[in-house]
Amino acid sequence: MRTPSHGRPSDPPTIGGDVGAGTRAVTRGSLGPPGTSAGRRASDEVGASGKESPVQSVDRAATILDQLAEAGELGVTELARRLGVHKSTASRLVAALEKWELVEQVEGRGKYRLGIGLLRLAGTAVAGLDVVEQARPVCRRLAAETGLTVNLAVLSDNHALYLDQVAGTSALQSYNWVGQRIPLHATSNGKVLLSGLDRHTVRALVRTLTAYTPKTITDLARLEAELDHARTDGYAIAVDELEDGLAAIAAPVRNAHGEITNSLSLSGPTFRLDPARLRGLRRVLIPAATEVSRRLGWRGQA
Amino acid sequence: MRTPSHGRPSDPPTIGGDVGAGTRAVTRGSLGPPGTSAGRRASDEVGASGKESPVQSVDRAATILDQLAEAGELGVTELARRLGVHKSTASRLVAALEKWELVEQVEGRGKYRLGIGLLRLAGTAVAGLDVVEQARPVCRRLAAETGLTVNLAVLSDNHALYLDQVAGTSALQSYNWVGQRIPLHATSNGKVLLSGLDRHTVRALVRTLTAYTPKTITDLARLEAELDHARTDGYAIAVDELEDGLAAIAAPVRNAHGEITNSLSLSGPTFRLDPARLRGLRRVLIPAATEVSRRLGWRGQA
DNA sequence: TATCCGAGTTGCGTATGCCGCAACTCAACT
DNA sequence: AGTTGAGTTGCGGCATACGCAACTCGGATA
Repeated sequence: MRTPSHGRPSDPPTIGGDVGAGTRAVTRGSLGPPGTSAGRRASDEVGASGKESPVQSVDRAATILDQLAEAGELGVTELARRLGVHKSTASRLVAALEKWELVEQVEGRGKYRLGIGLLRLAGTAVAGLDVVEQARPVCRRLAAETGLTVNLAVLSDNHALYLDQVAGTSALQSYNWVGQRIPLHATSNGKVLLSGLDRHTVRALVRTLTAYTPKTITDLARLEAELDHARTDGYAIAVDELEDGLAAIAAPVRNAHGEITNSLSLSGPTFRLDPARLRGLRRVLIPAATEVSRRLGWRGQA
Repeated sequence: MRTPSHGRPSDPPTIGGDVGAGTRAVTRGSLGPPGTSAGRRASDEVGASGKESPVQSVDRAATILDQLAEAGELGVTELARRLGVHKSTASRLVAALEKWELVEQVEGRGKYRLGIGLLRLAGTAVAGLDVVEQARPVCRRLAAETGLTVNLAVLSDNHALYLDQVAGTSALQSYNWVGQRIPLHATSNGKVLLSGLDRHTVRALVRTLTAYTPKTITDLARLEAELDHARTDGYAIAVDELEDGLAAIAAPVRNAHGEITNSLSLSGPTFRLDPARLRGLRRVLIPAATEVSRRLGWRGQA
């Protein structure tokens, strides 16, 4: 161990009570090592969950990115406190990240935020994903046929993460949701993604059912009922549940092992998508989602 | 110094002949520390480009991301070769990145590619950028008024990087360009961004004028003439220059110091945007871009 | 204007965390 | 079966990243 602080232990209280400043660790943020997504123990080192990191500094750097993503902007001192390291260490880590434009200073001398280097990388990352590549032609066709907006989502952490979007002709104005993280219980995509999980996992993922509109599902039993429907029918619907005036229908995309890995959705303004039409869209949507699954190696039965 | 290797030179073959394995350093990829973007002299120092990295491992990790962005997929051994480090080192770095889903294995045991953790971060990054936030309402209005697709771009490295996009009603089908990097000389956005730079810098940025269509500008003199027009007229146009059938007009966005930091564009299918109409769009586009500049603190004269 | 305070950066010495080595595992070919 | 080639892991030494403290810088207070 180097200093009594931040010795990366596993269980005991292990506060980073070290140097002069009272350094306190913070609970896992949004990104976080995979494995434990739900119930985390309280008051743990920020980078401690899961397996040991093979390279400490990289782990700390990633933690910085994670914390910045969660908080928006943070100063060096605050970052140091959250990591449980000395100011100077945080400063050097941030400087290393800044050199690659992964973070940037907000104003001459001050706080830091995530930088556009991440955008460059993300652009390549999304292009390299099999799903996106395989789904794109299908999405384009869907958008052309229906005139609606097509979205491709994946389960990430405990949110739906939009991977790709194709805007159709009748979109009033749609901006980009790609990279955005959306609550699971209030969207058609979210319901479909949840429908691939067992009841226990679902409960772990949706701890709180936040109401975004009067029509948002806030009752766990009702949500589970909808998930059951989604499992048997092969699609899910959400109308005015995340945002008033927004309606959508989604269907699952499966990988070669038959697991629901992604979700494909059609969305548009509620006034143009009455219940009958929305439900009718399953006839084009489900085959499209199935085709994507096929391209990914799925050989099962829809 | 640790090993004599990985001297990150810029251009010549510059072998990092070091340890046992024939490790070779690689020329800078796409991301790269800011500062020197074009070809600098081949100084032999380790931290050659710009300043030394304050944290070696973080620097190496970032290099890995950069190399993966450039190559798509790479194995551990190949990464090690490019970094000029031992296999095991590369393996551990990659493992650290994988823990945060910044990279992921393509198939059980094999090559690595960029991961979706980057998407999560990028989503937050773009949301936190002042420009995007300030430009969004303006973009929405533009899209609603014109029915065309609106894009917001920034100069990054030696490409145009799309930061945000709003699709209008008449978009046939538009998919997401956000995060994509587009050549500067073949797009209206690129021309506008270049118009903010002096002739010397422009020449350094566009080394080669690749032809994407028969109408792509491949003559430096002609490009510079267009840039001059853009400087005096306050907008730039590109028709069928990047992709056949794609037309666009762009106008500059300035920061508080009056520097051209971003570019706002309207684009649509060529058959719907005859030269007269395209040019006429400047009457709505330029005021919109100016409004964004104002929001960013610009007090100058359009 | 002078003084303090809080925040970020930098030189330095140290021990710790990382790196290279080599042995290991595992597939894919021959 | 043997061979090659690629990725992972235990180990020991030493370079590296850390903590410390002194420094700079700007803003607030008196």
